[in-house]
Amino acid sequence: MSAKRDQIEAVATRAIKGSGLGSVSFRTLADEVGVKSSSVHYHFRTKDDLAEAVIRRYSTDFEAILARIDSEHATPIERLDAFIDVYEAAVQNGDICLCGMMAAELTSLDDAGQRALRGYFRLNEQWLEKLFATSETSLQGVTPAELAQLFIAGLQGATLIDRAEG
Amino acid sequence: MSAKRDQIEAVATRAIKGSGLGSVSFRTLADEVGVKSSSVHYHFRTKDDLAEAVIRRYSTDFEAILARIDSEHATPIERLDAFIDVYEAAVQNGDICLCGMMAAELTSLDDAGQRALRGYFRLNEQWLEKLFATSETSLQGVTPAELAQLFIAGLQGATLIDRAEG
DNA sequence: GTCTATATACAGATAGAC
DNA sequence: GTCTATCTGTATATAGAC
Repeated sequence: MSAKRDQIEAVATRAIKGSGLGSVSFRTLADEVGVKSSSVHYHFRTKDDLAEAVIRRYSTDFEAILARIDSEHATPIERLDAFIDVYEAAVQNGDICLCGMMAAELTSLDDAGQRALRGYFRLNEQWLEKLFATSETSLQGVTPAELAQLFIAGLQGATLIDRAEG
Repeated sequence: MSAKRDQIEAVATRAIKGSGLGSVSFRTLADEVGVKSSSVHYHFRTKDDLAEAVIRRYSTDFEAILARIDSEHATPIERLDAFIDVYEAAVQNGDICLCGMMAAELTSLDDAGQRALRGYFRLNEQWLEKLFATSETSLQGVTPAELAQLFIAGLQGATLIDRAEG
């Protein structure tokens, strides 16, 4: 993994968060990084490759954040608060979660990209499910898995709508 | 409002629900309707005009649906169930709510389009808020307005993620 | 209202020099 | 690894004939 490749991924991530994969081109990406579009193609053969790489990078980074939350906070309530803070920080920037954006653009991802995207959401749900399972607070008839899905859906939708409403 | 204009709006709505405004072009739209792209331009001068018209149409149709729910169902619980059914029907089709999709593509809308979009979400929230205000079931410390925002966010996020996860 | 034809811009992608 | 140059396709948009 070269430094330029990392830099391209970082710039692409930021751009996609703001306006989606569709409005990010190899040219605009290249301009921001300070190279030519053919050089971006050297690092990522196709746009599908770029999309997948960016999703995987985002997922890996997010996994590290969850691990940090686990190590820094002991109780489920504190961990949940820290989790929410991560999404709230995105809203503050006027950004959508990269994978929420990609979920809207699902049909423009190839199979590998869609698989990577599912991985991100499963990561979120499994972490939340474990958290809800160890928590004492339980709602009648709602499983931790269902609660986890409900929770991540609420956060994704909130970032989407908050930005639209200003 | 000519019949052709209506037809174009209908086809555009369906296409945008599936893959977003960005992947809908005057050409593909024209092909589906059976005319040439310049004829689509006759009815909608720019893509921004088309986007705004489609959002307004969707909002108006949704308003009619809410009125029907109010007339057909008496209790808040029944009305809420009917409301959820509308969103669930979209998921069943593999579609996202048109305005949820547009919210993701917010930065590619002009001012008029963004205003129209806010109108849709306000419509949803105000209807839900009124519903929660008349209901006896209340959660401690959560206002009807907050509950309404939470609810619509959950539904929008759920349609987004359900489609991504299959 | 719809057509053909066209202007202009930009997209993703590749070949080959350095 | 990055460049120039180019291919090919598609986008929005407009002019003017019918």
